[in-house]
Amino acid sequence: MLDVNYIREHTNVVKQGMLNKGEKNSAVVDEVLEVDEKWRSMVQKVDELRNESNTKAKEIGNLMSKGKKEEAQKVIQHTSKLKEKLKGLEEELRALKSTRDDLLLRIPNVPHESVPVGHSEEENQVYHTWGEPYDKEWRKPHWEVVEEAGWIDFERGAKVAGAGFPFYVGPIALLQRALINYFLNKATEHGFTEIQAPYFVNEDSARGTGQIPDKEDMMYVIPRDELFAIPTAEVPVTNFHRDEIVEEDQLPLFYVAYTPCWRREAGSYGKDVRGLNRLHQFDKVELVKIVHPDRAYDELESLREYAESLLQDLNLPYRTLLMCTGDMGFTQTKKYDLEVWSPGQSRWLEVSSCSNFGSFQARRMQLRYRDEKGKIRILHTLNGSGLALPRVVAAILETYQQEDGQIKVPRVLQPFMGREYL
RNA sequence: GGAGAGAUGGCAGAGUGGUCGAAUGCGGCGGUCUUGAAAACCGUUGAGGCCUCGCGGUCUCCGGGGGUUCGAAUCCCUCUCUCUCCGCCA
Repeated sequence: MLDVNYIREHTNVVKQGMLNKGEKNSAVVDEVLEVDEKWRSMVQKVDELRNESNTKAKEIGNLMSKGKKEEAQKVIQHTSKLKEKLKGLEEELRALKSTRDDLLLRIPNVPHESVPVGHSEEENQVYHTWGEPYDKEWRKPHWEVVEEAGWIDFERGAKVAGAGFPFYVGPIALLQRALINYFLNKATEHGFTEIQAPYFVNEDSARGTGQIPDKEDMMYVIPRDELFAIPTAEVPVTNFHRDEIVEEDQLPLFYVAYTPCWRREAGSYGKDVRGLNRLHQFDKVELVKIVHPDRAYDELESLREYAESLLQDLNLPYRTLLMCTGDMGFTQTKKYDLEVWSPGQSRWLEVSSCSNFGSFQARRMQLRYRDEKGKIRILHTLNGSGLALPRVVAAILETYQQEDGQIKVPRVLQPFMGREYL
């Protein structure tokens, strides 16, 4: 959520940002300002009446304590009328405020000036590429590998839960565990505090990180208990400090969490979702940074570099994209995607996305800090995957495939697995 | 799941219808004293909105929401959470 005062002072920036992000029109910005204007003038009116009513109430108290009942009675008559008037106005005030806030939630975050303007994924910039994308040669796509070896059971997954909920069997289960451990260990060494988070969150948390109202259809909902299955650890972890005021000397706050992630992925089909390319449940190690506003963009770069270092460690060729305004999403100001090369499919697969949210999430969740002058300010939040497992596994199965069909274990994972081949 | 108790400022803890945004203690900050520190003493110390260039004014907030009343931290309803006991259980 943007600050309404910011919108008032930078109306055109907000509107342009909205259009650049692919919204059809920016009329909602004017609506917000109009409603806010009404709300503010109403606040003054109501406050004046309340002031009068408070003053009279005290007067009554005074008269009563002195035993002047009749005089008090007169004042009470007056305030009773006042109260009636107030009731209606307060109702209106409340309605205006909730209208304003609903509208406010529909305005996306403003892209940073360094973000390329564009409407679709074709206009994303290739920030850089690392390693040589391998030729397919004799390599099979990962789904053939795992099917032949019996390592991932999609069919039984479909029987037991549904499509997109696979079983990982034997060496692949071990490989995933190794990846998770490796990712967590490395993040911890880099100053991230590991936390284990709830896998279900309430509505306030979903709103705090911006899944509601923009992306509610992505989440699995448990209506009976009013809970949402987390689509990413970003949600519980960023909300960890919701409604808190952090002392400045505690900053920055870096967290890492492994969780499963659940996404409905409505409308997906075809070769894009083959094998491990897209699942309803997958594992991910997520990094969250809560930082001083001045530090946010530097922290985004170091977050991106850190996520890249994981792919370098695994020796998997990848490329980094700087997302254009139209492909970036509602809540971000700037975002990088990391895509690993899948030689079995001859295509890039997204395995990480590193974003700066500015104050957008923190304002929603009243996540603040006290600066050295004692003033309370909104923090900035960032997050990045480090990394999402299934596509990394797919890339390993294809990249580390030997000509005889064996799969080598990446060097950095061998200590976690105690073997050289799957 | 059943029965009971509770939720107050950074923390502890008073306050049961009027002058309470809230005693007191601890903590924090500033000062006196000291070569420096501690102790002691004095002062100060919640958040948010609106108006204002500023001084300042004003409103709201005592777990969340709603109600009674001229007036609510205090009374009523409801939800959430915490604690104790019982039951169930990885």
